[in-house]
Amino acid sequence: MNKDFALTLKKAKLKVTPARQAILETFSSDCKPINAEYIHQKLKDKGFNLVTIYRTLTSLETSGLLKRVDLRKGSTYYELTDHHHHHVICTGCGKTESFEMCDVDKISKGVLRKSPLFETIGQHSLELFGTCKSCSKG
Amino acid sequence: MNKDFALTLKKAKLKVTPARQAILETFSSDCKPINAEYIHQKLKDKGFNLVTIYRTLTSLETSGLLKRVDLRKGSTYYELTDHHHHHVICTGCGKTESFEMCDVDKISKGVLRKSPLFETIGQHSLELFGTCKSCSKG
DNA sequence: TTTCTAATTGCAAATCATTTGCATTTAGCA
DNA sequence: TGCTAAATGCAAATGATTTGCAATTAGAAA
Repeated sequence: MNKDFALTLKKAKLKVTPARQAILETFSSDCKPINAEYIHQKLKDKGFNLVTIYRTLTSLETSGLLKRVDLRKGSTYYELTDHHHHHVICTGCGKTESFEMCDVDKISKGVLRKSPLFETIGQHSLELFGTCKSCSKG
Repeated sequence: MNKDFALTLKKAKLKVTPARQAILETFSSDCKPINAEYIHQKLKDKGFNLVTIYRTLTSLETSGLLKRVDLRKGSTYYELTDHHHHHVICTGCGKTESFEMCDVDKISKGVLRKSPLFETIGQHSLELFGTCKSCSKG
């Protein structure tokens, strides 16, 4: 890994700052959806303010580097946009698993063709909610 | 319409109360995702406490009559479970449109077959995010 | 029908995630 | 190197949702 996060930020026309680099690095090493609080904990030795984390997440999302993931867990989770995959979430314990299979682009195109109101579709959410094996037993 | 909401509640093994009936009726007449505040406003002449609305939404969701819809609007929206459709949401103005087309059950089955951790999948979210025609111009 | 109990509701207050205002610092261009 | 808009920290505000507790009520039992 050890990607050049500064370059990534420059390409996205964002200023290269310590917080942004550290946060991108966190996303890159943690291959799963994470939230502001998690990042704050993980980077606590660097001492970034939680507010900074929130603002950074917003700017990284706005510039397209991150996307939101709705896990129905009370806070907003994000993932790197270039990791295109989806999740199965256990409604009992919150455990998640990811999968790649996704026909949504096809669906998007069909919807857009028929839509009277929409011009473009840029993102989608697709998450499955169920019960994991250990919660099924309990 | 004029469905028998009392019967619906009984089938779901929930007590038949004025709040639950009124809320189910609201969902039935408003064919779109709605949130607690909206319901509170719409039923303000009946004087239900907002807390009651929240608790009712939770019990109706738990019993399977309602499902959540993630519109990325800051509060939680719900819809009747038996209205199976999905949404396109404008990230500019929040306008939504719905569509029926959905291959997700097929995807769910495939995912479940390969999943080492999951036993069942009961729900899914699928929403498209884009820009509507009027926001594209502005 | 009356009684009883657990579930439901209202009210006030608490909590949790997220946002905002403002002063200070800093990245990156001139 | 200096300048300016953008980024950051801190404190406080906001907004959605939850919790504790006492009063009420639905529905089963007597």
